[in-house]
Amino acid sequence: MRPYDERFTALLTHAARVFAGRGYDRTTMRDLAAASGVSLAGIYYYVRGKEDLLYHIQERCFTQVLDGAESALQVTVDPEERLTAFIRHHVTFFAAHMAEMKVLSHEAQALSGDSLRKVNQIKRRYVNLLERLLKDVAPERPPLERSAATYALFGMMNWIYNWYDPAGALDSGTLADLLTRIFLGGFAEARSPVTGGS
Amino acid sequence: MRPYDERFTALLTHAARVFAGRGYDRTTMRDLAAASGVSLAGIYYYVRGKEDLLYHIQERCFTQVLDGAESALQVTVDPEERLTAFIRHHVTFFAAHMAEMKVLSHEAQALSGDSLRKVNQIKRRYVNLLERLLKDVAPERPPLERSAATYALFGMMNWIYNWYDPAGALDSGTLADLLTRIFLGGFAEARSPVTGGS
DNA sequence: TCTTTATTCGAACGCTCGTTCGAAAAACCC
DNA sequence: GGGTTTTTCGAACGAGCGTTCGAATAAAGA
Repeated sequence: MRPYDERFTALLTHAARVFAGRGYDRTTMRDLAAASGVSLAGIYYYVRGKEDLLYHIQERCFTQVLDGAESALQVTVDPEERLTAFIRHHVTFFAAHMAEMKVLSHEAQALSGDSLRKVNQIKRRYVNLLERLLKDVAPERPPLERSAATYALFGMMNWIYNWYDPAGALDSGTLADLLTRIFLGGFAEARSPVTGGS
Repeated sequence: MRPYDERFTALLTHAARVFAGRGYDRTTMRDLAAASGVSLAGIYYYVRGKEDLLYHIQERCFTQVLDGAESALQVTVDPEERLTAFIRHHVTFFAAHMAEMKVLSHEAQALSGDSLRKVNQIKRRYVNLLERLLKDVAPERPPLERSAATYALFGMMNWIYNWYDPAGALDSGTLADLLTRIFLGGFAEARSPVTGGS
């Protein structure tokens, strides 16, 4: 990787961390300069402005998570196994890239114009991917319910930026298993131990 | 209700709508003045400042939803029925007060000092309430899982401000039923039609 | 009607923000 | 080492922000 690209990536990483901590609107370009070790003006050599910074963070992260999900689905054709693989990938990726994923989930309103359109395009592909998985798991469900269930599952998974601590006692694989069992089997029914389903 | 209180409440309502639409940080006091029909300076007769406005919105809404939940639980002692009642109340209240609840869910970071402390106090009571309900439904589950399941359920419910349209084809009661069935019975198992459980 | 209190508002202040500019410094190439 | 390009940065600008102030208006009480 060329040194320019490395510094650009480092800038995005630092910025994502600050955005996740303070929130996009409350962080100033001076905050980002201090956190990334570059001068205030120096940031503008790599990026058009603050919103462009947010765009690159979101675009990179969303592309990564979409590509990762698609390749995670290659391992099986069984509908339930594919859904399980999707959830596991999403949750573990989320836990491994908390800052970027929080920025992606929480700062969806901040972009505008072409940037917003491009990110929304990826989002639609990602949502459609999960919705098709649910259709394969329960083909008889009406579309309205399936759509609501899709968002319910995304809510379960994306909400973790509000409470989950990747360094805590609950590792992301166990969390993924738990969420999968809740969504597929239900909380009350899924009384088997965490590792190893029925 | 005294005219002063009525105008104060109207101010909060208008402000909540604008906060929900544009986001707290991106809305200016001038936006709020225009939306509520008061002059810019006039707002400060009712409120200490922008953050105080957010605090009152959150405090009122959170107190309402907590009180409502507690009284909704009075109707039964059966654990599963109580959980069902909680979910139904939360979801229908959310749908009926979208603006305030979105501000509550999405702008949790914007407060500071005593305001933040007071709101977090209510939040803790509300979260504890649901966690105790889950304990009664599945007493044998380890605390770590029960806690994660609590947040998973809140995620399912609170995420709706990202997609749900109260004026759309899916009414809030049906949505509450669907989320309840997913959480209690699981998506794959809950294949019965929406109206009327198994 | 006069006095007092409650309510509203135009105008302005001070500050912080994102951004820009031109020059300095570093890296690269022959 | 001279010349060119890439990269960095101090300093400043202009706009927009939350807030304040004092006066004007409306309401209430005597």
